[in-house]
Order: sequence, then structure tokens, then C-alpha cells
Amino acid sequence: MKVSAQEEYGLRCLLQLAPLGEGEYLTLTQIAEREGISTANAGKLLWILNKAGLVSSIRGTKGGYRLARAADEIHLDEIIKVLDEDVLASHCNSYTGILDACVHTGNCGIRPVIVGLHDVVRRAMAGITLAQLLGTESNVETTLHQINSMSRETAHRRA
Amino acid sequence: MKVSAQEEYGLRCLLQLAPLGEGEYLTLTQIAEREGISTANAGKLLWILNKAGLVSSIRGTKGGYRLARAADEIHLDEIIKVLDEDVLASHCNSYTGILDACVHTGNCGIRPVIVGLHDVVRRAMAGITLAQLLGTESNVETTLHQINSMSRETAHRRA
DNA sequence: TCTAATCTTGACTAAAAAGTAAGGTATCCG
DNA sequence: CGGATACCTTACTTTTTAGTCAAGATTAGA
Repeated sequence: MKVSAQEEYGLRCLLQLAPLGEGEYLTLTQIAEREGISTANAGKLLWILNKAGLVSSIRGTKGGYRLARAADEIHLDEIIKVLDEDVLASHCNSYTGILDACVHTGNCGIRPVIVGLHDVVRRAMAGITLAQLLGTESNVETTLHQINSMSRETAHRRA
Repeated sequence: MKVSAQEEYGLRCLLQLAPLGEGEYLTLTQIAEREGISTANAGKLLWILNKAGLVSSIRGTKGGYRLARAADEIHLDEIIKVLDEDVLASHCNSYTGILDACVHTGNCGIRPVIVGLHDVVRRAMAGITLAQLLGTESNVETTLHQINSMSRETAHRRA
């Protein structure tokens, strides 16, 4: 189970754009340089984000990229979905749409796990915005800590 | 973000072995046939599981595989870790061990997300055993439903 | 209008994951 | 003891994903 390179760098690019002020833009070269990836690669990622409406771009000299919406209105689950189809894919669902048709129809014991984990991950991500990832006294950690202590309670209750 | 084919099929193989009684074994051919994968591929997976001590095998005719421990003593997080290094990998941690050295030391905004999600996923998985995946009236769903409603609460509280 | 800066797009190359094949070794049974 | 069955191990092929390159298209400003 892993997050793809595309997801990771795509998210990083958005984080660069998040602190920009009104009318400010970052060029592809600037973004790529800061991330240590090629401009070609960064261009591809930003094109995906642009197409999905997460960033907007201006062409020509003095052009560049910026967020299409406020940083506190962009949630992690949407970002991941844009960069990689869905927040959690498997053979179970990736080929055939959304967890329906499957070779093991009927006796597939792992379906509930995939579905359940998918939901756990999606909820955790839906609770985090780009804006939250910026602060130095990261309130992300408190958010995730809350979720963690919740599942710890759950595990305890079952035992 | 996705679960690899190796994780998915490895887990499925274990689920086949779980309901076996004392002294019963399944052969590679049987396992592969039921999953619709080649015996070569199944052999590879079971070898990994064997090496990790999750299944035990007997060679020669009348041989085969069975679980090395009781099904209710094998947890999902251990299985995934065995099949794929860790429950959740990213460029952040996969190369360099465990979330320490990173190109973006200092100003890496996504580190807390990776760490947090890793923990959420691991806890969710640690709360589920192979045995739980067998029942027809799957109590996995209740377990996961509890975790889900927990994170829903959390999201609500923050808002 | 010309030019330089910048985004856009598709084809190409390289790396990683998944899957396959084949020879080796242990066990049973006649 | 010898053949048949089934696990063990390494090396290879295919497929998928990631990353690069280069030419085209668009805009701002002189």
C-alpha cells in the first residue's frame, strides 16, 4: 500500500502555490527547481491539476500558476482523487469502476476490507485542507491525533 | 494510493488456508486454481508468506500449505507488512528507512500527512484478524463502521 | 509586428512491478 | 530403490508506471 510519486509531487506543487498572495504567480521553472524535479515533469503534474480545476494558469511572459480556489477550500481527498483516480485503488475496484463487478463475486473475503479501508482513508483525508498543511505549528497533527485516538478506542472496545 | 497486486493476492491466499482443520493442507495448484492466478505466481506469494512465518509447508506428495498460527492471531497489518515492506510507503519513507532522512528536510509540508495517514491505516488494520474476515455475517464491517463513525465525529468536532 | 517568456501536448526512454518458466530438492509409496 | 508428486529458488519476460524531450501554441511587452 503506497502513495504514488505523482500524488506526492502533485501535492507538493500545490503546497508551493498555497501561500501566494493575490495576483502572484509561480512559474514552472521555479516550482520544479524547489522540488528538485525536471520542469517537464512538473509541467505534466500542473497540467493535470489545471485540467481538474485546482490551479489556474496564465500563459506568456509574466505568466505562471496559482491556486484556483482558496487554500482552505481544497481538501486532501479531492487532490488525491485528481492525481490518481481514487483515494484507494485495488484490483478489486480499479479496473471495473467502483467495487462492483469482480472475479470473486460471492465469496470474496477481502471486499469488506478494501471498502472499509477506502472509507477510513477518505474520511481522514477529507478532514484536512491545504491551508492546514501550511502552519508551522501544524494543526494537522492534532487532527490526525484525534482520529488516531478514536480508532485506538475502537480497538480497545472490541477487545 | 493503492494496494498492490501482491498484497491483494497474498491476502486472498491466506484466506483460503484459514478455514482448514487440523492436519489439512492445500496444494499450490488448488490455491492457484481458486484464485485464477498461475501456480508460479501463487508459489512466489506463498514462499514470501512462508519465509515470514505466516504459513508453514510440507514438501513431497501429500504436501501443501497451512497457516503457521491460528487465524485469530494473525492481524492484517502484519500481513501487509510482510507482503510489501510497510503498510503505507511513499517517496518520503520508502527509500531511506522510516520517515527520517528526506530531500526536503526542514520545510517538507507533507511529512505530517504521510506520518498521520500511515498511523491511521496501521491502526485500522491492526484491529482486524484473518478470522474476522471469514464469517458470513462479517463482523469486519462493524469494526470498520465503528472506526468510520469515530472519524466522522472527529471531522464534525473540528468544524 | 516581432520577440522572448511561458504554458501545452504528444511521442519517446527509463525504471519498477508483476507475472512466467525452468531446474533443483524433499517426501511418499509401491 | 526408483518414480511420482509437490515445494523451493533463481533468472527471465512482459506490463505498467514514471520521467524526459522537443516541438507547438499563446500571451505580454517593446
